[in-house]
Amino acid sequence: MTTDRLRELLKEKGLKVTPQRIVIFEAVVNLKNHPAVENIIEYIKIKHPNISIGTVYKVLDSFVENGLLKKVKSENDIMRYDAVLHHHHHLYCATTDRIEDFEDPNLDKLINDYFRKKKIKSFNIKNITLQITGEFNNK
Amino acid sequence: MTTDRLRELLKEKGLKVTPQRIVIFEAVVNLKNHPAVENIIEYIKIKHPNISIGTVYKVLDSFVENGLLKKVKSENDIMRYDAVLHHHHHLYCATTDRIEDFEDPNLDKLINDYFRKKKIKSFNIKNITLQITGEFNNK
DNA sequence: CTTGGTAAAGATAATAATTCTCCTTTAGGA
DNA sequence: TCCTAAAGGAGAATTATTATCTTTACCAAG
Repeated sequence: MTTDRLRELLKEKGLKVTPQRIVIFEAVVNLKNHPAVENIIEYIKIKHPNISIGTVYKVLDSFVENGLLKKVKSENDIMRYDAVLHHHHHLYCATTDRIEDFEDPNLDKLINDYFRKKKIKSFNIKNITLQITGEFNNK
Repeated sequence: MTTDRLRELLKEKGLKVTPQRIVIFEAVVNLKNHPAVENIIEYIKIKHPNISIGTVYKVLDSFVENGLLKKVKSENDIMRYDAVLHHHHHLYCATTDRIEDFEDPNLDKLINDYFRKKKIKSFNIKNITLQITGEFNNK
């Protein structure tokens, strides 16, 4: 996502466009690989050592609330953030704690069709995400 | 799981059978619905007010390490524990934070077959778990 | 361009959750 | 029964996050 697009989005949501918000958003985008707050703060501190930690938490929260970022449940208990908003799954490496995005429209169709036929009793499905754990091979 | 079975498992893993471990394990089993540490401590305190909190954390950790319990991450980020060890999925209610187990061998077969045909490049799948988010209807 | 109201940022204290340290107790094999 | 390593207890320390209060600066209106 471009900075201009972010500016638009913030305005749409009635959020002020501040340099901190732009920097924090770019951090999440640039870091890729689903950074934790810790990583984000680290990254930001290099070029912007005066952004306060509280601000980072507040900004990330408001981004999630407003749908500009998503939270990712990792295997161990720290929260991580994702700038990829469209529906996708995650590959988790248990040993390295790496998380990669995984998209597969065919698989989604398969699963959706399955649940269209066989509903879950007394539960309305909003979203289905696969947690695929395993090991990355090479590299 | 019975207490006797727990005793066996602890011995197999080379862990000492202590009253604290038994109490903590039973708490997770009895509480069902994937208790958080908080709930477990609460529950234990009633009958065993002198078990220390540090012990609860240590015991839960060692149970997870030794495969006697599994961790589940809830919608609002807190870690919760599950005594159901066989493969199953979870229904997450975003509003009430309730987590229910969901088993469906047919679905598992469908997904496994899918990935048997279409491998993921440079990733060996160990386990696939569905995070099904939505709303419970009635009750 | 200036200004003023208000949302957001900064600093820091407070809280909550978890881990650590150190010392004591205990399980369980010899 | 004794010995020893493992485990438990108490509370300090650490870490992550949230809350509070003050200051700053975005941005809309004039």
